[in-house]
Amino acid sequence: MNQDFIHTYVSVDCVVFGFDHDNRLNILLAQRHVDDVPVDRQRKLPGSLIFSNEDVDDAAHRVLHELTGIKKMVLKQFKCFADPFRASNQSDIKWMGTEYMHHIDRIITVAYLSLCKIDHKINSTKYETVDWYPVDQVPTLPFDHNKIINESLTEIRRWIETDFSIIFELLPKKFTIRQLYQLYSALSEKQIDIKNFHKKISSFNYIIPLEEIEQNVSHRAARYYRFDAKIYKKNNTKLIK
Amino acid sequence: MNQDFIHTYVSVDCVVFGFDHDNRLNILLAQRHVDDVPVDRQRKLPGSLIFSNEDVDDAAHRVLHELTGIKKMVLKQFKCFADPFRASNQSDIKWMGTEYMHHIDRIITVAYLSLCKIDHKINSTKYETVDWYPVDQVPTLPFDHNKIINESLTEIRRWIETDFSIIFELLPKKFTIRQLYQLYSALSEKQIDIKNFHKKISSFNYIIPLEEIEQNVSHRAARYYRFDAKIYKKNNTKLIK
DNA sequence: CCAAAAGTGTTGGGAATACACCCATGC
DNA sequence: GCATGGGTGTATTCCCAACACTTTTGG
Repeated sequence: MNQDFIHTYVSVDCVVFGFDHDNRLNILLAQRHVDDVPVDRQRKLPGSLIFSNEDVDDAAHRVLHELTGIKKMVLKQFKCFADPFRASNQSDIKWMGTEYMHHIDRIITVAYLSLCKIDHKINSTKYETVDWYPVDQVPTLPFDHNKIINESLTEIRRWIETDFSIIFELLPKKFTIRQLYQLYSALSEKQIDIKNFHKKISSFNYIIPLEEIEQNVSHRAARYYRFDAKIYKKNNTKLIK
Repeated sequence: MNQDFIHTYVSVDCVVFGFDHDNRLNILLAQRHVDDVPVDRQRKLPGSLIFSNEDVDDAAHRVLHELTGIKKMVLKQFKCFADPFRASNQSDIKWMGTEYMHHIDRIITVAYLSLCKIDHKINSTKYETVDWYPVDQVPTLPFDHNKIINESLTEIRRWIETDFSIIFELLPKKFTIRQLYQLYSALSEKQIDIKNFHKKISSFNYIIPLEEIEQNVSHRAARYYRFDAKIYKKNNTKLIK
């Protein structure tokens, strides 16, 4: 065999987004176990090598399930990262040696996006600690995980533009139009008038008004709405363009 | 090492689009050399295993250069294909044995899109034969190459929507607005009125009218235009939405 | 009453669409 | 003249953004 051709391990890494109560995008980071590394340097994107009989999409589903305990999370492959030096940091090589009990000096990874309601119970079967980090407070991470996260931000924006309905994966089942507005604003960076946004959103027939309204707010209480995926799918209109 | 983890070869495959004079999208297919396979079954997407010190983007650039002789072709990674059985067909395994002189039974590939003016001279340093095939006349291909091509069609449409300017990679330097219209129609499937399209396109300041007009046509001759990338970049407007 | 946000109505401008009309060329 | 397509002008419609105004609630 020509020695020049790569023969390597392949992993998946998942960037899971959540939207917190301070209107910030958050990302789920897992803790990795490295004895002589300070705790605040032990965070990483959740990921795993893929099995020999496994497709990458299946591996990503597996990682997400091991991470959160949730089955069937929405997910989207977005890029393969294969810089020859992305895993050549000494402490990263050492960690892989511990984690996989083998010396690994190059590895390519397929990055995935996923979305999660931030109030959902996280029940990891694999990681001791799993925490939400606001995107602008993500620490320095191993490998090229910071780069992956940076690129995932433009990718989630594109995703929302392509399929507006996935935005509801980040909101509670009952939400106010202001919540949706703030999430959309955080994602789309073009500022829109909340009044017009309200009018437009509430005109969609798949945004169902509920009887329930906010409690204990020092202003007129906002109505809760829910998203109806079935109605949305029927009239595959362009929604917000 | 846990035997369950994949340790594999990684390749890139490139779907190169062209637009022919009958207003059809075409794809470049290369010929592979397999003695006892009929010639019409020897076509494949151009691709290659990646080198041990090579990033995937570099590998894709290399493949495209070996394929066409052109440097700096536009290119876009669009998906990693990793079905465990995508390379388990016997004749595919045999071909890989010949091509790479090693037994390979699983391989994952990273698929790229690229665009080429169909009149450009193709000067392959690697393949004996390289031919354009209209997308609806692509023969049955090895591995999952037909699947890759199918998915590349939705991807090129998305690409045009994201960045309209790349459409000019498929047209001659001098083109008529009708040519642009027919290409756009072939890609976007929503039918638009050519008159209004004409008006809109010619209003863009980066579409420069030339002195030259069509010759020997049995109707009023159309004007040629050219695309000015510099002007386009300056006012990054949304163009066609 | 005031502040803050919900929610509705009005209006004007710009873009997309439909379509009418004239121009140029070969047969 | 006629068919075909180039190219321009116009009217209408629709969407969007700006903004005014009313409603509701707590303090």
